[in-house]
Amino acid sequence: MVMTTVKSPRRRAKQERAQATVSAVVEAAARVLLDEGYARATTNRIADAAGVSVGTLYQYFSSKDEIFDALIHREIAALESTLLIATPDPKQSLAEGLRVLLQEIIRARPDTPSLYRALEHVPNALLRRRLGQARGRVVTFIRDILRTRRGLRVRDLDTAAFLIVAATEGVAMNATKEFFRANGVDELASMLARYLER
Amino acid sequence: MVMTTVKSPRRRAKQERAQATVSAVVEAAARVLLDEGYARATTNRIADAAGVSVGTLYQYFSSKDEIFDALIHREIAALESTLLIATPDPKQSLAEGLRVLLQEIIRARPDTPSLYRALEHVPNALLRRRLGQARGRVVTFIRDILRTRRGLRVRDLDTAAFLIVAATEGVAMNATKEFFRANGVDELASMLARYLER
DNA sequence: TTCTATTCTGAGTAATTGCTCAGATTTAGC
DNA sequence: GCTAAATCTGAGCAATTACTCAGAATAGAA
Repeated sequence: MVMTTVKSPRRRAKQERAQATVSAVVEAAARVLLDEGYARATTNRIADAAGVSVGTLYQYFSSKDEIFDALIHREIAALESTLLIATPDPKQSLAEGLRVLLQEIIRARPDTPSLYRALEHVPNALLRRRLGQARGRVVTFIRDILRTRRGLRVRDLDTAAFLIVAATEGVAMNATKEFFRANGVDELASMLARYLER
Repeated sequence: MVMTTVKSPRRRAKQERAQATVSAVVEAAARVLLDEGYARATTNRIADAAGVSVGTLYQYFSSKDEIFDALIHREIAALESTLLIATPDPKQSLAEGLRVLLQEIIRARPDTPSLYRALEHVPNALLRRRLGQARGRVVTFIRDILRTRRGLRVRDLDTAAFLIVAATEGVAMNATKEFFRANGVDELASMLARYLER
């Protein structure tokens, strides 16, 4: 149940058909996880949702954990890519920059908050550590942005970056879609900016 | 696996010995959950940690879910009790009031953040909903505190209360013990106060 | 002590689920 | 068409785990 390593002695997809299968499985894992929760996300259920047999699934993933490892990898990559694209311009205000950054994360992939929330339910501690490591990288990323700013109120940028990332995560994970549709993101961005600035 | 109701057609503990058993099981569930994670928290393991047999465990809890239901109940009661005891005095500043409130939650039960974090991993959605409902009550509690304050900057007190509760949760869940030992709580309280006031 | 109610025991059972494997089907190249 | 490699199938196995039950141990009353 709890494994120590995630190894991959499996067939590499060579044809397009196989590539499509791999993607379908990861996407099915995401859908089942979101719609029915981890408890219902059995390998048979995922294979079913992907439109393939369990046997096929196990030709590309050596274990159930590895499927979720791939999904986690996909989501982290997507988030970090959005961060890079929407990095705040030093010319605009921090409040505006953070607002746009947050809005862009939601706009690009609206399921991001729910997916990360659901991924926290994956029992394998090693996989969850990956999420923690990703959070660490986001904190560093934010800290480096803060470093480019003059006249910030906060002194300890590491603590400040951690605070705003963790706070944002808490809000994102517990907010409703309605909160995002309303001016929730603006309110959050203003809270963060007021903490950092002046 | 996924149940729709949590019923309790079980023996009621009448003797002291039995009461002690019930407490021991709930406490063991908390310990195993914290130390080894939900994946390892099997009924046999919990019974073992409680120093009783599985049979005994099932005389007081009709299902595994019910054990965690009891634990969730216990933790929510403890948190809400602390909230009532440490309600900020309108005479002191919001920043100071929030700081003391947060400090008190940690001081009274240092494992509160880790336990709530671990409880999020309980697969039963109904049980997790209880945590969500508790969060809702905390938001209401905070909103009512804000209502007693004059001259706040924020207008929508419901949104403001949700924001600071969710943000606090995010920070608490991701913070290390070291963060709490340092001035992390003070920093968080100041962030919340700066958002609310002026 | 004797009787009864309460509490405790733990090997065993039924159900679930991650995963395999022997073989069927499809594709690529000729 | 023919062959070999690649891909897919799904019934079934092995392991795990929530939960039961027949009876043993203990506490309280007489």
